[in-house]
Amino acid sequence: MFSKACEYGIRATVQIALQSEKGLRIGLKEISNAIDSPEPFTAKILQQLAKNDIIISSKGPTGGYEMSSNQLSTIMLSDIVKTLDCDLIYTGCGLGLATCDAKNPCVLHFQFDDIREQLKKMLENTSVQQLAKSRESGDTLLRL
Amino acid sequence: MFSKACEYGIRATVQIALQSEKGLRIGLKEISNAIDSPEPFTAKILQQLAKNDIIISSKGPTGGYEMSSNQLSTIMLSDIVKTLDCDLIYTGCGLGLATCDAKNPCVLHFQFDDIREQLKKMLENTSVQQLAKSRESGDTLLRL
DNA sequence: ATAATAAAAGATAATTTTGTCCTATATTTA
DNA sequence: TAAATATAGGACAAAATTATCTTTTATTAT
Repeated sequence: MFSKACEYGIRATVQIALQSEKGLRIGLKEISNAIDSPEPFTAKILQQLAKNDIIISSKGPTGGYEMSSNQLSTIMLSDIVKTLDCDLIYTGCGLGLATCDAKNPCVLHFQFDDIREQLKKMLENTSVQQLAKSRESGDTLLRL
Repeated sequence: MFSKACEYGIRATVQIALQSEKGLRIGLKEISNAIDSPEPFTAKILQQLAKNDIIISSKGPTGGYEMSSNQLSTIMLSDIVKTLDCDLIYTGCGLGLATCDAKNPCVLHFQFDDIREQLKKMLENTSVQQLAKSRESGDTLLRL
């Protein structure tokens, strides 16, 4: 469904959010350790996320990644997915046709569009902060 | 969402269904011509579909691909997707974790599962024949 | 200022997916 | 039975994705 880049991107961001809520920065090594992802690949993804103002990066000693309180309260999964351009979920035709829309639909267009709308909604309504919170609290500890 | 193999697989099968309803076989060349797909790659996909009894292939002159009336009335998109193993839609965790289920869920498990169930249902309830029919008839000609 | 640290950036490598080519095999028709 | 035709199958190639490595740049603390 999502690309690896997207999966790591979401998981890394939630991990950063978790630390940011405690007022802490977190370094690359710690992140890829926490979410069990390849360190250099994760670095590339974090760079993209930082460029797109989803997270903040700081260089030097005590440097690392964090999210501002504004970012914590506004960043949705859809922002990450769009930034990392995962699988063209937001645009492409289900059957891979170059052009496909309601006026010129493929045989699967309407069925597919239905699913996509729901996926979109889910991503737009799910915040990183919410995921971070659900990780910490609750009956069962949700995994990352 | 789907892999290229899966996209071609679905489109090719609908094309075969269209011909089979007229009692005709259709050759590889005609198929990849009709759906604008790379011929040898399409051949590989059709082999897999034939092995899994989704379509019937015949060699020699007048050979080609067709669907039995039984196949026409029973094959669902889910059968094609499962056979071509497209993107592990039916199994994997949305965040890529090796194990993730209701008892040991990732932070996105329940939101993701919701979408996946709907996608599953859509694929299980959409028949190839139905897509073929929607291609032929209706106000707007649906594309393949 | 200098040394240490951590991210940025660019080059490179491995893997997977997608796509191609060639030979073999089966089937039909003459 | 022989020739023609069309799929099957295996080896091979290209492209995209995933992953790694090395050098550079910025920042902090001494």
